[in-house]
Amino acid sequence: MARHYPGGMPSPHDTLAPVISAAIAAAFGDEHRGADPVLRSSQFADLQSNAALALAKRLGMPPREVATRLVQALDVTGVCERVEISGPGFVNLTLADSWIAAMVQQVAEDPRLGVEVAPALVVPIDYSAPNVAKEMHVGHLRTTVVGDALARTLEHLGHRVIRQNHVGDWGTNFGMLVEHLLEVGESSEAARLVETDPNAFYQAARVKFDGDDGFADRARARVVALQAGDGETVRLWRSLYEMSKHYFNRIYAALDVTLTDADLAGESTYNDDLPGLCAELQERGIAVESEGALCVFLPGFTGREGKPVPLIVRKSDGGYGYGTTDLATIRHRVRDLDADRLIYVVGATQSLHLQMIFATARLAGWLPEDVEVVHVQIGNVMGEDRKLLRTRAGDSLRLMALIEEAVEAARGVLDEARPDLPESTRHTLAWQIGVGAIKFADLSVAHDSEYVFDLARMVSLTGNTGPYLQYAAARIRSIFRAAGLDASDPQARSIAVVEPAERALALALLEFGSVVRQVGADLGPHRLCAYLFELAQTFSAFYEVCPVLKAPDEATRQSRLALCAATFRVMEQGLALLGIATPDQM
RNA sequence: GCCCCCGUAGCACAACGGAUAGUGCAGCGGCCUUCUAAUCCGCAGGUUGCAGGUUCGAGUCCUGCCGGGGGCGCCA
Repeated sequence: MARHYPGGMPSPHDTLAPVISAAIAAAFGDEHRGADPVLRSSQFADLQSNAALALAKRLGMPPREVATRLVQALDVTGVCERVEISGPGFVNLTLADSWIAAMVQQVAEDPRLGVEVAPALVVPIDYSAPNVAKEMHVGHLRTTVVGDALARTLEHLGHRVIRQNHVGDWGTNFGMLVEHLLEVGESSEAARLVETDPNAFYQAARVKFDGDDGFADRARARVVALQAGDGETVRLWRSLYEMSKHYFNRIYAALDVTLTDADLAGESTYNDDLPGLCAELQERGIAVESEGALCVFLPGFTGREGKPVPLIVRKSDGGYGYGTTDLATIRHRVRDLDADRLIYVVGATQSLHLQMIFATARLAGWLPEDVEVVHVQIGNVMGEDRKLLRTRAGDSLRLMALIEEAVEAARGVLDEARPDLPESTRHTLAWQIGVGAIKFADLSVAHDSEYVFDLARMVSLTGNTGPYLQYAAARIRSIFRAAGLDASDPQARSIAVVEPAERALALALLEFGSVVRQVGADLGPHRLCAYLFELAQTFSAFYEVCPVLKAPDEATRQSRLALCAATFRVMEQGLALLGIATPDQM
């Protein structure tokens, strides 16, 4: 997009960084132009540059003197109203109110709110990946919610995102599951559990498998039949798949997740690729036979007793494991989808495995150097005992139940706070708020950190939560409703920055574009969560001290309306990038 | 045994190598005749697991130790 922001980007950091660099070059020579301007937010000013401290050593000059010369060469006319050197050589920068006002007005009039469109990359994102005929658990919740937020964000930045739902639809378990389906009958109540309560179905099959040798034998035979493409077995397998699709789609709809059937790219889709893939690896000497299995041994990967860890691509019985299909996904995404950047939103426990997959793909030439691959590690979900939370019989962690519980909690608060609203409205709002609460709880912690599962906290509607952000947005909409205006329209009113609360709010609004850009680069939606929470806090403080509709004069009223509208749109857009709804009212 | 991640306030979490380590919850104390009090304002709370090292500067980087989690040949 054309930069229509006077002097460059709306964010103070992006505006000042090149200015500092220019000053460094002017003061110390062009060879230092590339030095990091070390711009940071400051508690003593709006921003500070610590470049002088870093440069002092290289220049053989006292840092204080470096700072002095830097400031002498610095041209921040129109941007900063004050530049001060303090401490050992910090350069404190205070922005001019007039500059802030001009920039925030540009943001307010910008349909994209300062988010620039990046050069488009093709980005397949692997996320969610539930298992057929199995309940989705809290671990799936996380990769689903984080992956979906990344997909939305990258799309907004202009990339071509290709969602890849690598459903677990193949493997030895399916012998047991198909055999169980056959025994209970396809149209039986027991079979229907696949759609409504997959855990129950799975557990029933498991119990028979563990306790009935005859069944276990039939299940094993059924695996062979499935892999051999036996017609009836495949038909039953497909039936399980179809029922599970309904289950997935119910969850996705309940969670407001963008995945559709078109994004399904399960393990079985690669079945035909696996023999050839293995043959190629073997012919080229990348994979070798070991103990009957076809393995890739990579330098640097050792396990017990220093023995090399194999990546098994073909089992000794001739079957294929998930390593082989994972290799096939890379080859497919690079070769057929023309990917520039591969993203795997997968549990942290798969770290070693994926490293080996990536290394093997590089070795085989399926993953060229100019294609980036990232494992967005999803941290373990821990119980309150700090042990890994696992689904096993007795643990009632049905994802749908969790969603329902969150919605009910929101409903309770809503009934208390807004009994005046009609039933249908409260029904919709409770869903938006409850699901927003779950998603924000999931997104606001760094995706790779472990996560103590605490339902009460997730569902709590106070503090650093989704509902808090939604409430801030709803209050803005309420102001506009009272004025008979629409908060969603880009506003062309003149903005003045006078009160400290107005200044703080305007400053926060300038950062949206760079925060979104950073989320796209680092793949960390929690930064956007933190930003939006701070924006909501800043707005709430503004709301407290700056009357909008009852502003002292018409110019102030117009200015504050414009600030409110911009805040609303940033909130709504930011929440949308996270996959969180913005309720009309709360 | 080897490898990876983590250890920050009572709890849950932040902090591109930059000044006095932040935010929420919980606790204590204030503010509703005023655009929505699911809000806001204030107070208190810390030897960033321990010990060294690198650096002008370390929660952040390096080494060792302690503690927690995960992974390590035919489940996916």
